[in-house]
Amino acid sequence: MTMKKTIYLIDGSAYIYRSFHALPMLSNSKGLPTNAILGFTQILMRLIKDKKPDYIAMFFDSKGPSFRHEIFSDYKANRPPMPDELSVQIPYIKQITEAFRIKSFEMPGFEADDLMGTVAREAANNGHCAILVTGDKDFMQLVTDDILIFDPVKEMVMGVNEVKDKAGVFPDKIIDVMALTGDTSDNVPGVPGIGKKTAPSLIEEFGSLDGIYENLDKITGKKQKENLSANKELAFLSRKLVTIDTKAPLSFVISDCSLAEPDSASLNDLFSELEFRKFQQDFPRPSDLSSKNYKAVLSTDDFDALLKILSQAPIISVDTETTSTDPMRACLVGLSFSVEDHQGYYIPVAHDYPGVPEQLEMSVVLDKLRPILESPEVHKVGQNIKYDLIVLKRHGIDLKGIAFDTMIASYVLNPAKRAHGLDDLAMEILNHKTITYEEVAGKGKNALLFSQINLDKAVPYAAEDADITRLIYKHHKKELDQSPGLVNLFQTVEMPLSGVLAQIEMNGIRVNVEALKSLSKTFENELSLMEAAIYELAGEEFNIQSSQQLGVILFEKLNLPVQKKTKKKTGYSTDVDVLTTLSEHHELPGKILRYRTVAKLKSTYTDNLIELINPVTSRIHTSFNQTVTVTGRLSSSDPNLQNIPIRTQEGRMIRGAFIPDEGYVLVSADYSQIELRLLAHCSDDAILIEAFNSNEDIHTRTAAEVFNYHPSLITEDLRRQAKAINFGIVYGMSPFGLSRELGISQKMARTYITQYFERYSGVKRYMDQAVADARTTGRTSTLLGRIRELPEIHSSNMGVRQFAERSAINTPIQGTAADLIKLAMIRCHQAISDEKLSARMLLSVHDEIVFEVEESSVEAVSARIRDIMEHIWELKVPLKVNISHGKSWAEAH
DNA sequence: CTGCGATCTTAA
DNA sequence: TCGTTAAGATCGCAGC
Repeated sequence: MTMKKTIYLIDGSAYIYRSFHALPMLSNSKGLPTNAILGFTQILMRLIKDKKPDYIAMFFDSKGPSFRHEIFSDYKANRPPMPDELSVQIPYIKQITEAFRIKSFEMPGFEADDLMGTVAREAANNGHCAILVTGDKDFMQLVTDDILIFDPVKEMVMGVNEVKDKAGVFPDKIIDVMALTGDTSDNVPGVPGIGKKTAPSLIEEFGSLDGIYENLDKITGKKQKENLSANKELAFLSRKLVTIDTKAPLSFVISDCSLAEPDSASLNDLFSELEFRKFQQDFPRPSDLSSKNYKAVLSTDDFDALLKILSQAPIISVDTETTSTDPMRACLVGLSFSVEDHQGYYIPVAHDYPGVPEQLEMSVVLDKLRPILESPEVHKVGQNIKYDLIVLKRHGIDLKGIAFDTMIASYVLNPAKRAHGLDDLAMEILNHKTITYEEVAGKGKNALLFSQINLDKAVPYAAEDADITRLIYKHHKKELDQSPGLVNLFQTVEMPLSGVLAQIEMNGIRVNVEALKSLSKTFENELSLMEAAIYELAGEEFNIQSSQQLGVILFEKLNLPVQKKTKKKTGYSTDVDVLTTLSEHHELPGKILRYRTVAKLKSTYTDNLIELINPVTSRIHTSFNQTVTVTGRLSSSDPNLQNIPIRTQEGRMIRGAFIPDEGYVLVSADYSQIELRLLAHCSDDAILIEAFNSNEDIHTRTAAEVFNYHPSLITEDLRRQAKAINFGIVYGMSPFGLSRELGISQKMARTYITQYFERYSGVKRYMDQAVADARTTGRTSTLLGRIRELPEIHSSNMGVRQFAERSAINTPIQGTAADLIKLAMIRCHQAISDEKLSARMLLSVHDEIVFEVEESSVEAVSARIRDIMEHIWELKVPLKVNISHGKSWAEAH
């Protein structure tokens, strides 16, 4: 065993290109493309982690032409110039290399290959082992016992023997072989007609390129001989071009390349700017909160002192620690507060583990805090404060004076951001890595409840959350203040809505458990019956729920015609379109479809729903997420009550299980055609406006316009087609999409769309304008000033760009509808409370609000709701609201 | 055992 | 290449 030290030489430029083309177009929220940087960084970090090199060096191509261009002007002439999306990434890659403290080589007139070759030879001559990290086969010429190639993508090491296996010759003959074969990617010509099969055997036979030309007469193939003799100069030129220059004039001292500790702070900065969250966590900043001062409050004296501080502070940050992420089940364990930078208090009230210090009594703590927490004059800031609001309410505290929610602020500032969690915000804004919940509680099934966590860990964690929240608040406040439109949206819509949502979630909705259980049973019976029938038809047992296994049965065993592949080309598609078509050929696909429908209903809409019934309230308390969608809509989870079935008979039975409290009815109020009405308003289209103003059926009107018939002649089917067109328009649909939807030819679909825009010319104008505006501003916005950044609108990737263009059309419409329904929710909530209506708001489903109303006041409340909703904003067309009520959600809809 | 991407289905 | 916005169940693979 030799104890030679290894130096890894990385072909930086090659991996930059490779990552750029291999990875999809990624960018940070500022629109900076990041895919090449990401790929490069991944490869680099993995190499360091897996190989732990003694020495390491990075190599880049130099900008200008190399000496190869001087001897052959067409060298690499087939390479398009570097796209802008890539060139902007290069400086970051160099900065990252530098921050890793890796020596990099770059020299005018030389390519990375030559520099790598030079260093590799030099290192080998000095008794080291050099590993060329590259996927480029040109490097095979350099391989010796001391110079190896490592391809990190294939995880393969190449030595002398592997080169022989791969190329057919030993490394010393590689350049002669390449002289004959050429290299299409670098535009190195070679000899025509001689490829990678012939070249090695010729070189083997005659020893070298010179050998071949000294023995031309011995070549047997007539055509081969002709080609060789006619292209002698090309062959020798090609050899020069492919030969890696190992004598580049660089100074190399191996000790400069020792693997060093990375510059963690710089990497943190870079990864923060690039929004590489995962990497950023690997390189924490030396804490800038080093002077932090986090205190546990365990004595009455300390508590009284804190109360005084809290009551005098202009704004306080509040956070609760509990036993559950579900605020309707969580028990309070402690409260934390912060009133100044790098400082925080934690009041434990229910920690319970062996040896826990004596804590203040929860009821005493809450009673003494009550005047502060319930005072509208004491301003509070929190992160996702809806959660704390619900928890505190369930513990008898009516939190008031909520001034700022950092999670919502983050969302309003940039809804397209993936994560608005406190840990993410701390990293992004303060460059601070917070203590995570996982770090104190562990994860998985062994995770501790917060009450079981030792105060030594709980205090810094809890107090830090309050401290960080307040610091983030200061930052967000400043940022919001720079854009008046967003402040307004934040203050008049999103912050008030947060309280409304808290109320809705606490209200919950009653369900008929027995009905759900019996439905579940019915579904189960049908599934087991179908299972047998399906195995019979398939001729074998398999996992019906596995689309992969189903694909094999349908397309390999039964040989049914393949309709389409899955998106990632990993297999056969078996979605509803495919199976519907196939059901004409065979009985099995139809059965599968039915099986899927029933299985989905059972697992998602009966069993899961039953599990989520709160044992205390016997109701379902969904969670309305205010910071998820890019358009401004709400989303709902645990359970998602925004996608409860409605279209089919069985689906409606699920809705039938949502019922009102005794003495109440469910009232559903939904905006009729709100998106098309908003399209009419925004586009100022004469026909659309006139149609809505005269209360026409909009789909019939569109059918009349597009198919050029009198409205009285519009059949059900024509109306259905027009409906698809109307919806498609709002989504920026293409002829392809419409043709697929309606089962008509693309040509026909194109005609429909053309005709639509011909008639609704205002809509056409609006859409073009929407895209043009997005292009100039890089964003779209809604009626209430909500914004969505669209950096992809300038992408050079057509698919990506078109997606952004469709978003520019759809987001203002969908987002404005969301704005209006949010406003309506706030006003309805106010009315219920101010006018003491015997009604509760239960749900919001995009264009619908569901209430639970005392039977005797249904008419009055419905009229009030209608009035609020229909007059929520003055538009060029009336807003129409359909209201109905019943003894279940199915009846009310 | 856990996490995650892929596939499929539900809604507006 | 080909219609927007979501949540969730399940499978099957990768990694611990």
